[in-house]
Amino acid sequence: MNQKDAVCQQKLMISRDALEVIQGKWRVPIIIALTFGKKRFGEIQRDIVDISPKMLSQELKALETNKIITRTLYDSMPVTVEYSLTPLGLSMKKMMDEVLNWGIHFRKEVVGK
Amino acid sequence: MNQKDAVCQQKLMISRDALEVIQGKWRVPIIIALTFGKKRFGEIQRDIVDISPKMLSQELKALETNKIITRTLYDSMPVTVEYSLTPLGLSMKKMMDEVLNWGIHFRKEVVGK
DNA sequence: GTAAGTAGTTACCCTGAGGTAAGTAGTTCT
DNA sequence: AGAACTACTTACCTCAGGGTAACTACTTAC
Repeated sequence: MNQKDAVCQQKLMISRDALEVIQGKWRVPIIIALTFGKKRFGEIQRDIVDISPKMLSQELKALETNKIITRTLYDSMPVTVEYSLTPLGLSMKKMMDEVLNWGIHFRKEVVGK
Repeated sequence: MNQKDAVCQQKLMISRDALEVIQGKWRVPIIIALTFGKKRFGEIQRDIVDISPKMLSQELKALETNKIITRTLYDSMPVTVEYSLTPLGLSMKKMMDEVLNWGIHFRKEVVGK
């Protein structure tokens, strides 16, 4: 009983840490887009059609400070910037896969019926 | 290339559906609390120490309308209400486990260092 | 009678997440 | 010269997510 409560408390605390990083409307989509490989600003914007440049820029910065993604600037002629997942970002793959798996299941159950 | 983009688009759409259900500060914690078995209103409130009765009530309603949890009223003398996960709610377990797994990993990497 | 436990509801406020629109700066294409 | 591409930034506004506090209603225990 007491043991059970302690485990529950611990899980709740851990979930908070994780949620802080993936909260908001855009972070999960951005991370999913980058699981397909490194992408440029404009490419991500084209993938996530209804994100504004402001939000994309803002959320990319947040993900960078959380060490989820890396920003690499190339001094090519029209300056290009590439974003890619760090090892920590790549470690989110299983979590993202399960979110997607459940999303499919949810759709079948609720939207499907 | 085109194929890859199509898969990406599909995943982005699915993630939106899933995120809608688990968005916000409180839904994931509530669901995690209920993975330990059915609980009463007051029990959840004691688990999640800083949730207000207003938010708990509001989020429980939202989760109920999304068919994630069930509300059962018992006509016992001090009226008790029990909340428990539906089969759809239980189907979120793997996803929640992966969120927690990643949370532990994240803590080791970022907080730990 | 009053405190304490059951499970909420209601009213009010406030911050911040997110939306919209326009501007910046540099290069290349035509 | 002007459009179009790169990648943003800045200013402004709005709405809803969430916080706080008080109140409801019913029962049991002291």
